[in-house]
Amino acid sequence: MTRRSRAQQRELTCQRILDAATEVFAEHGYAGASIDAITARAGYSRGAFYSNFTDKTELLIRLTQRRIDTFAEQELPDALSLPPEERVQLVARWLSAQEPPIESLLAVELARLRDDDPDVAATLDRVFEAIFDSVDRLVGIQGSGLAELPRAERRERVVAIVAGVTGANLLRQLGVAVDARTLELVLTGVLDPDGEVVA
Amino acid sequence: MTRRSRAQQRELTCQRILDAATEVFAEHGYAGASIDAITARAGYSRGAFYSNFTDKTELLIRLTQRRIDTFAEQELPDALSLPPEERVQLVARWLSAQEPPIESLLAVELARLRDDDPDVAATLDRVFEAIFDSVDRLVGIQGSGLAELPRAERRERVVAIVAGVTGANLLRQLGVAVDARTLELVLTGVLDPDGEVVA
Amino acid sequence: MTRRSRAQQRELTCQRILDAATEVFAEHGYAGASIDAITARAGYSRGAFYSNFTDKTELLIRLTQRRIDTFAEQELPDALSLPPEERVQLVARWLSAQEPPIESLLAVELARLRDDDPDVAATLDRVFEAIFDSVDRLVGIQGSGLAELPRAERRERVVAIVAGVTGANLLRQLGVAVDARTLELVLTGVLDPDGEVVA
Amino acid sequence: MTRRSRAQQRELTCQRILDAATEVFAEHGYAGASIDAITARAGYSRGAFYSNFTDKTELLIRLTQRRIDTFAEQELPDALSLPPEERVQLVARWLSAQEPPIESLLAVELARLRDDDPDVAATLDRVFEAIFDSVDRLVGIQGSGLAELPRAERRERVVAIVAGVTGANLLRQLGVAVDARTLELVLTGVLDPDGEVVA
DNA sequence: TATGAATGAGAGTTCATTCAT
DNA sequence: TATGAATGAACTCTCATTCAT
Repeated sequence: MTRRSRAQQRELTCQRILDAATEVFAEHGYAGASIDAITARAGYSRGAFYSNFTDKTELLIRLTQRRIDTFAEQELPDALSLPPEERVQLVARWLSAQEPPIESLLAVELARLRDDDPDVAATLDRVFEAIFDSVDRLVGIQGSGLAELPRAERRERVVAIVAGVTGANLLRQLGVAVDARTLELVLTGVLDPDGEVVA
Repeated sequence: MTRRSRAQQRELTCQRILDAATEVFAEHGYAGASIDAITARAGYSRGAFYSNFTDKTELLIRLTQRRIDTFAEQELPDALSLPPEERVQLVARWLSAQEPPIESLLAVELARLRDDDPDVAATLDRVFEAIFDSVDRLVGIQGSGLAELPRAERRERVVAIVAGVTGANLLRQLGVAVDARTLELVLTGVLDPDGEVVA
Repeated sequence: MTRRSRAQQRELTCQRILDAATEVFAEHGYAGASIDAITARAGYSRGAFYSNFTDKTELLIRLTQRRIDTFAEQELPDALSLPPEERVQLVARWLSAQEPPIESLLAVELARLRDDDPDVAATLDRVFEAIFDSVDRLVGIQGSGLAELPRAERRERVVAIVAGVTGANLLRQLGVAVDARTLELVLTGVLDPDGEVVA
Repeated sequence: MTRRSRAQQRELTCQRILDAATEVFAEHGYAGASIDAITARAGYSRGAFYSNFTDKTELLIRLTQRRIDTFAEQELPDALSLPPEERVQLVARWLSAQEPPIESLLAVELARLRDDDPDVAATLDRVFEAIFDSVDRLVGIQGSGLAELPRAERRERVVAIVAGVTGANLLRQLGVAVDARTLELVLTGVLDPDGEVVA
């Protein structure tokens, strides 16, 4: 009845739809997830969706933003407060605990929509910026030998880390068992400042 | 009378459609790739597709099989004939040269169709079996310290490698520059037998 | 606010689509009647059909049920309230007044779909049960000499009547002039309890 | 190799295709019977069809003509040579022995195509002419009281008979057991010259 | 805000037909 | 004559979206 409860109600509806969308995207992909399937799982009719989102693209954008924000606001500060040698563990553990692991999926779909939608382009840029920046901060602060590497080489390591995490994420989505230890193996290998690339 | 026999003609049509499908899948994904768009790019009408494939699922299966076979028949033998320390480079170079990098994409789509189609399940099993087996052979032969690792740990390394490669593949699809050197960085780190996992 | 409630509106749409389907089926048959042609004739778009029916098969089922119900609820009670000697006239007149005469057609199509669809099988059973039962009641009540015939023979007469009516129906559909009098001729001949079959 | 064997070969192919078409039409209807299904059942590829028929419509026409001719050439002469009181039995027995009973079906399909195709119109006219004429001859020759009836009334009886036979045919196609005796019951009733129509 | 009937573009698929072999 | 690859129109059905309620 109050103005506040209205806003809260709206927020609740949005969150439920985003939660449902997360599941349905994981199961059927973005294209295969119908608005009906999503709202039905959230316990609403399709009209509720269009009262809260302009279209399906916006759903993808807001879902992606929510996932980035969760990491940036909840995990990153914790990790940065730890000594460098413990950060990798914390992050690896958090990454391997995310269910369902749809980050890669969302990124692929955003990439496809990029050219048609400026909002998508902005979100996608923000996603990558946030990811590479986070990794760089996790990795590059004093204490780690990597901080002294030339910028280009350090960037190379960051990309390698993101590749490893992204791939692990995807493998998990495909049903391959990837636990935190395996993720650490990827990260640790890349993070070894003395690691000599064969070539 | 004809330059090409009927069987050859048929084979040519199939290959052209598979080539076109590779491109259109990379651009729009499996669900977003219409049969029309694929056959038009291949220079045929819609019906040509149904003369050569039973349905869209079969297209996905055959495309995936072709990509696995290409690696198994063309690259793997070459790599195995090299000394261990050069194999990683060869494979990394080959992987980063594949255009478009749709392996991850295909795997995700196959995984979605798995439950509905026994052929898909078989193909998917074959994909993973081939990949993990190839990596294990590339990595495990004598000369590399990894050959002496316990089976479970070696498996962990293999998964980590596949994760790295898969992720790099996906990043490339997303427009991130990932060259052979970055890939080697991922692989080399994981392959270091003395690499100590932090945890 | 509205003149009609939602449920009423929905019912109206269904009835209009069923009416249109009746006509288009009569003209082009079940297979030849496209959803587009039906909904266009009803004054709706294609999608309206799928808001109200799950698929084309359901349309056939519901149309058939409507025609049976119309007879069972409107004509049969009237006929049974008449003395036996007037029933045949009433029924014959009603049968020859039905436009378009698609009962036979619907039955043939249902028979084709029977094996693939349990709903169809149930409807078809219900159709025949209703028809043979109605005819038996029309014919068999006291006053008619047929009531005393052995069960098997009476069944034979019922089948013969249905055959005559069905055939007349079909001939009308084919453009042959079949009026109520001709129908009565078929029925009366079969209904003569003293009629001796030649063999 | 000889000219004669060629013609014979062609004839054989046609007959086999017509036989196969009879079965497939009975199972799936005209629209539901694909050229592929028909030629496959006949043991040919679809090309054989187009070497012997101009299109699907011609198949329907020729099939119908074959069935009429079979009756006119094989059964009618036999029946006419019998005394009137035995003719009904012979015809009823022959009618109830035809498998599959698709005459009604063919007539319905021809009627649908009538407006678009002069050949179809001619065939359909010929079908009805042949049927009504045959029945009239079977029934009307001296000895039967019907011969003396006014022309209009006699025509009415003929239509009633055809309706009965057509309906019986259709019921058989729908799986209802209709034997020769039931058919005779229909025919005999209508043929009773003293039968008084109720109205 | 939420509902759900209706819209209509677009998808996968079938199939009569053509034509080079 | 018979084959079968290829064509393309037409069909059933899905689904993002609109809008009156």
